Amino acid sequence: MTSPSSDQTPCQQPGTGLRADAERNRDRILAAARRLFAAEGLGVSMTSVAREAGVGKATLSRRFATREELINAVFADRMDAYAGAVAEALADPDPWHGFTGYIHAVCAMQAADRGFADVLTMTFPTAKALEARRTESYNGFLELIARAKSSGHLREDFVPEDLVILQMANAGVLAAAGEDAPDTWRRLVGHMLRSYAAPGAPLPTVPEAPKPRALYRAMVRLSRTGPGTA
Amino acid sequence: MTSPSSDQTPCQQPGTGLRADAERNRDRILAAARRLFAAEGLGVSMTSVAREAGVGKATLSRRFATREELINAVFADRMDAYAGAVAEALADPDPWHGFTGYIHAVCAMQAADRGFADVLTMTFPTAKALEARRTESYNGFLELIARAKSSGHLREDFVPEDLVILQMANAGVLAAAGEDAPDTWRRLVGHMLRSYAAPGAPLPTVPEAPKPRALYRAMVRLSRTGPGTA
DNA sequence: ACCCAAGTGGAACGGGCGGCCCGTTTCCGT
DNA sequence: ACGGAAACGGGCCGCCCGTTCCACTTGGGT
Repeated sequence: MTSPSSDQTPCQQPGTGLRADAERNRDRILAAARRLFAAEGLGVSMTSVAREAGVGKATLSRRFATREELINAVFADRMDAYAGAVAEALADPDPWHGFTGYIHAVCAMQAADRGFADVLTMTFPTAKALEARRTESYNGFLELIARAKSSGHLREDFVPEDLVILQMANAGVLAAAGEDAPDTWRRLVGHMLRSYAAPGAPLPTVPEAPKPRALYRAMVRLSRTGPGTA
Repeated sequence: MTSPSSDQTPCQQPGTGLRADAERNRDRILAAARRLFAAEGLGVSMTSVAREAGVGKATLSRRFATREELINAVFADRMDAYAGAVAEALADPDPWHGFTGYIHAVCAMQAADRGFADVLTMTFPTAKALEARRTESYNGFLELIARAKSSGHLREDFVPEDLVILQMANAGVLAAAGEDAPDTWRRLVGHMLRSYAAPGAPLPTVPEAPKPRALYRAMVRLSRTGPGTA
């Protein structure tokens, strides 16, 4: 503050203002959390995140006071991709193809990251960055709906809330099927798209359901680990 | 043992062999567990079940050594209703109406009891009573599918696993929407039935989605309580 | 080279949960 | 009425979680 020769903050890294080693630890925490959230959902213990990152619990608490802060930081970039997907869909010259592609892309993102699947079924009023992206996506999605309806391929009774419902349903399927039947979500989405489509709309065939054996294994695993866990 | 005048066990209650007061406590435990499971899912702590029942933790452990045993006992009668629903559907002279009615009934049972919603997405190999009912239902459901396909109203690409997937999806919607938007599941089921239906099959209109406000409240609540909890 | 503040990890604490033991109460056959 | 066995419930233990405190380390300006 007494060195006007350079008005930069002591640490040149833009935005953070952390010391170099602290910044490194922050990154390790984020990487660890990204891994654990993706694999096991948002319910993982803070302790395990710290252990995975190779830092003490205190360090984790100092950087991210609450679980919500950590979630906010971890999923910032994923929300970018989320918001980007709707822009890409709007660029599609075929409104119906753009619509179905968007739905599929969003659900695929959920499938690729269990934590993100949970994030999409929640809203964090205090997490400005996340929520801004969500609203951005929502507005784009409204436009996508309008165009798809104009093309005559999307049914008139489709409402924006249907996407939220699909995301909730998809989260349920992903949580239940887990690693044992990882493609189950495709069948759900295929069914839903078929229901969204107006008569005559072009539709890819609904993907096949997983083998009963795989589903059975998933159900047995669930009964061992309990509901709400990976 | 030295009184051959009556070869009954000391306790006349058929099947249990428990002392009268023990039997009473057992019933109180089952009632408490039924209440808690229904309201909050299968994840509730054993301690809270004991508290709700007004008995000590030890008593609960003595009657039901594991959570699975308790679940097995609590949902025995619900599984009766579950198996009964398919019989009722098979009795319907209109195969397609029986099919849609069955799907709807099963999902309604999930909606009425969060614990049961979880039970249907799991399988407990050691819980004979439950699993027997499940197989019973499954066989009836196969017949229901066959008839509905013959009637030409159910699409040929429907497979039995689709019901399992629907139950998983429905569990996800119920867990996410909770008390804030308790009818959300109806819209999901409406959509799925529309996708199952062959062209020309009679379908009730898909129920309306809940108001955005209600869904929003549900999503906020989720972010506070965390995923996998009521 | 020095030195202070920023940063760290471990330890201690409070809370909840499940499992187990053990002194006491209650039922039920005689 | 009585005595023994069955059943009870509270208390204790170990475990994991998240939070806070504190003595030590380390970075980076001067």
